[in-house]
Amino acid sequence: MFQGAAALNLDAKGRMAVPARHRDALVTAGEGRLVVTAHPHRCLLLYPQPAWEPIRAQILAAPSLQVESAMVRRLLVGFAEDVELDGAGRLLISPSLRQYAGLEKEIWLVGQGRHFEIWSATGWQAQQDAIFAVGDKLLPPGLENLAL
Amino acid sequence: MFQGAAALNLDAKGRMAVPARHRDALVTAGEGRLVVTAHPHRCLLLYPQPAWEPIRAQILAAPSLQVESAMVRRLLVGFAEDVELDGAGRLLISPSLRQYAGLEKEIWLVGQGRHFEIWSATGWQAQQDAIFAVGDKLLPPGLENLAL
DNA sequence: CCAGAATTTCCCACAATCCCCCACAAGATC
DNA sequence: GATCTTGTGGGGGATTGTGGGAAATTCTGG
Repeated sequence: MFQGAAALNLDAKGRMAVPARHRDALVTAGEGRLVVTAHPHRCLLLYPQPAWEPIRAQILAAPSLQVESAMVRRLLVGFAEDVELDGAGRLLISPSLRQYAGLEKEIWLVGQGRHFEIWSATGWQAQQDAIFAVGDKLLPPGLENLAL
Repeated sequence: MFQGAAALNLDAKGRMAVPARHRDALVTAGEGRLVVTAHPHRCLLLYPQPAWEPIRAQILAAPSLQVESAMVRRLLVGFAEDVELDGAGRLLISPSLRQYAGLEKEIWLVGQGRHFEIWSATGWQAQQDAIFAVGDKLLPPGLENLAL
């Protein structure tokens, strides 16, 4: 299970150094094969390849001509890229994906259970601000009974 | 059951010395494994790992594309970190979490039954002010018939 | 189709950071 | 007043993050 938020820096070549504590889990779960793609909320998704597979299948099974499912497919499948960690435990984020999520130097890697999300510093901050703005109306379907 | 509020100091490295009277209970309940994460009210949560598990499971089961449940997940799962007490009974609060809750040197550890809350001194003070402000209108859902 | 050049990919080395452990000081207890 | 427990700080080794350089590959132009 991936969890925890880490502030990272993209280097001049657009490489992201995965924190050492996540490397083992990530490489083990995906036999070294990872997938990066775009998320509708304007961040990126990072999956171990086996975890991505069924999600892609589910998206491809949705009706082609339905406008919204086509949107999801164009994003999630259209932007997906296979990547691997280099010898120093970094992964290269392609220019298209960097541009999509607005990634500059400072980024955030956020554990989300079976996958990670990658945010620009500004996007991640905006996300937190949004949470405070929503306040106590924050009880979506499925979590009405959440007891912390 | 954890209860009681204690004022503590973070040292220069961001470590929090857990009061000795809570250590045994905390270590026993979690077999030494603890989880710290972010709370929407801008404080931190400290759970023994087994108590955290079902909460995480419930959050991860909520739909990903639904904006509010995605926010909840980004906060609670995204910030969650496994921690352990060091040899001196302290636990290290990561920079991300310290920044989120605005923790400076002076902090408060507040028992909340199955878990603790960790507040910045200013946040804890603001919380009390808010309670006084609500004053005699304090009749939350589910507690209308509370008999003290 | 070949040659040159730019880009990409891989790898190595250094520097900074983190983490663990030990030692001391302050307070509580008997 | 002495001893034990609790809280605090610091030092040093191991690990991690970052940058740069060289080789290989791809693309373009001749």
